[in-house]
Amino acid sequence: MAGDGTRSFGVLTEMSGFLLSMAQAHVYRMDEQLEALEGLSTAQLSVLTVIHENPGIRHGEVAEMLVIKLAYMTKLLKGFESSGWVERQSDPADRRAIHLSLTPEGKAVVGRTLPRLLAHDAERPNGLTPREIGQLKRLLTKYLGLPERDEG
Amino acid sequence: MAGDGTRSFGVLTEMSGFLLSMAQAHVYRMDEQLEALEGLSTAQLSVLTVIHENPGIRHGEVAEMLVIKLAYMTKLLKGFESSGWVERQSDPADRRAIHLSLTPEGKAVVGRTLPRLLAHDAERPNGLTPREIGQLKRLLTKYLGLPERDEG
DNA sequence: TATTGTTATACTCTATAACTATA
DNA sequence: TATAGTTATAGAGTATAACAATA
Repeated sequence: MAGDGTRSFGVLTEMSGFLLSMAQAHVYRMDEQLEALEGLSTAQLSVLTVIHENPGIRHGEVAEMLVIKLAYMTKLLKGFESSGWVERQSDPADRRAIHLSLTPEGKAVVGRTLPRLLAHDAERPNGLTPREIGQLKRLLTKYLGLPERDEG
Repeated sequence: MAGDGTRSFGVLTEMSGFLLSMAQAHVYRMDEQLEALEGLSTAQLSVLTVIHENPGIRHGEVAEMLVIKLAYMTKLLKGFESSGWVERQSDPADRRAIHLSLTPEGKAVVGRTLPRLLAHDAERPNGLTPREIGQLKRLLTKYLGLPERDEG
């Protein structure tokens, strides 16, 4: 922060939105150096993971789950297809829809990189104790309306 | 989410980084409709607030505090200058440095819009109780290594 | 008419690097 | 040599809208 050490955020730090944005920036900054993902970004790996977890999921469903714009999903999926990681299958009952699944190569990529990201996430430096990290994850899960996972 | 209602994020939800990213996306989505900021984005208002709170702060210090790239800060500040909200003053002791402060108009804009953003932030829908929001803010503050504010 | 997905454009912000002017 | 800030370019991702195919 430099200067005289008295720099202040004022009331910004009273807003959950500001704090979440700053925390995300912190995560982004830590993750950008991560070379264990074979060139994948965390966002890309999230998409592959969701397809892996939900074989046959539709294009638009993935976009909605991950809050990614449909128009941008199209671009991402094109890349995954040309990498040979994702297959599309059009629905015979509704031929507008496209169902997605991972190829064996796609599954292998997720199998290699996702555990590395998990480990990295658990070790990413922050000011919290392991117990507090657990609290934070529980609160964020509820914040987002996601189903709770019963931790060990 | 549509489909059969059994869509899963798999282990993604075990990662604080993923949850923070999703929460930030949620905030962004809620805030983009906010018309009370007179055309300002929340990021822009954050910059103005930090200058307001720390008159004379240097260009690069603002960028570091808010985790904004220096190159992009230059562009933002140009816009603020041409809006007549921010003034630059070069440091006579170190003529590379630029000190920033708000004009009366800049202060007026912050005075009008910041309270509206505060109110909006407190009302942004989420799955937490007010007490849990307080916990979340406290954990994020500590996560980021920011000084604690003693809440009422 | 509404919905699924595609394409294209403008815009925001990061990553990077070359550059000026100081120190 | 290093630091503060500027400028430029490439890329990720959003906002928006027009479009094709299908329902």
